[in-house]
Amino acid sequence: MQLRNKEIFKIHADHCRVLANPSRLAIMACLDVRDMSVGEIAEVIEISLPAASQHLAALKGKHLVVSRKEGAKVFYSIPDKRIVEACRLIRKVLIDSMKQRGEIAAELYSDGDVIIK
Amino acid sequence: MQLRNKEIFKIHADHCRVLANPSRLAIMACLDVRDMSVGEIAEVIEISLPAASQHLAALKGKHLVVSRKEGAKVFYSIPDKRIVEACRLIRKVLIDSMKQRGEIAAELYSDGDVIIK
DNA sequence: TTTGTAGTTATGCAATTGCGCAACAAGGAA
DNA sequence: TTCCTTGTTGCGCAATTGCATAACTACAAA
Repeated sequence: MQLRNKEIFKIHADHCRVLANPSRLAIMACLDVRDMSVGEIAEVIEISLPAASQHLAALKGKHLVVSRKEGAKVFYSIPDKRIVEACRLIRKVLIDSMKQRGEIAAELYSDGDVIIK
Repeated sequence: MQLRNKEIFKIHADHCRVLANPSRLAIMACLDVRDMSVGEIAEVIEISLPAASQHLAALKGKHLVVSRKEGAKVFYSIPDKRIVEACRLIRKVLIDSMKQRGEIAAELYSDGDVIIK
């Protein structure tokens, strides 16, 4: 047996690594709800403005988010929300798995969705 | 606006980080086809045996794979294949995105699937 | 113009990661 | 028992990451 298109795993891993950060996952969950400016994101997920800017730059570098200027503010949005679906599916799987092992209360996080209020 | 269940992003990122590696993504693609021993995996994706063992241990640590002994060999398998679906979806999205920007030939990788022969 | 708001970029540092290599462990065969 | 196959674990090192601080840019308001 031989494995082909090895290069795709490299590219895939690069994208995955960008997603493999709590702040950046939180940013994706926020932008799934609605477009936001950098300052707004920094405030909601409670990180510094430079940190938010850097995380957004990383996501933008992989085209997972896009930006537009509106006056003095820069708004970010998610061009292909299927990526959020994929994230939600992963959360769903890991939550199910944790439930099975009793590492998490069964009534919590029933569908892998994130609560933003 | 306030972001709740922050802890879930930490856990999610931990899982994502394990997946954010070309060899480990290749391993998941292999195990999606059929269960394999450590040596077999090392051969197919062309990494050293210790490397394969270490990658599998990382995946096992997050319960993304499970192992069973059969004689002298250790076989690994994927308990919840929805994680492979999520990986495939991410590949699909990033391939579409690369196509749109002309960074990849349109006729290639049309569905995000991986070719193992 | 000056001042303030919104974001980006540069620099440095502690912590983590991905191997390669060598040593070690567990079974099975002879 | 000894030998061989199959995996795992420990160690060391180069490379990467995340973040804080500070400096810089862009634009709007006054």
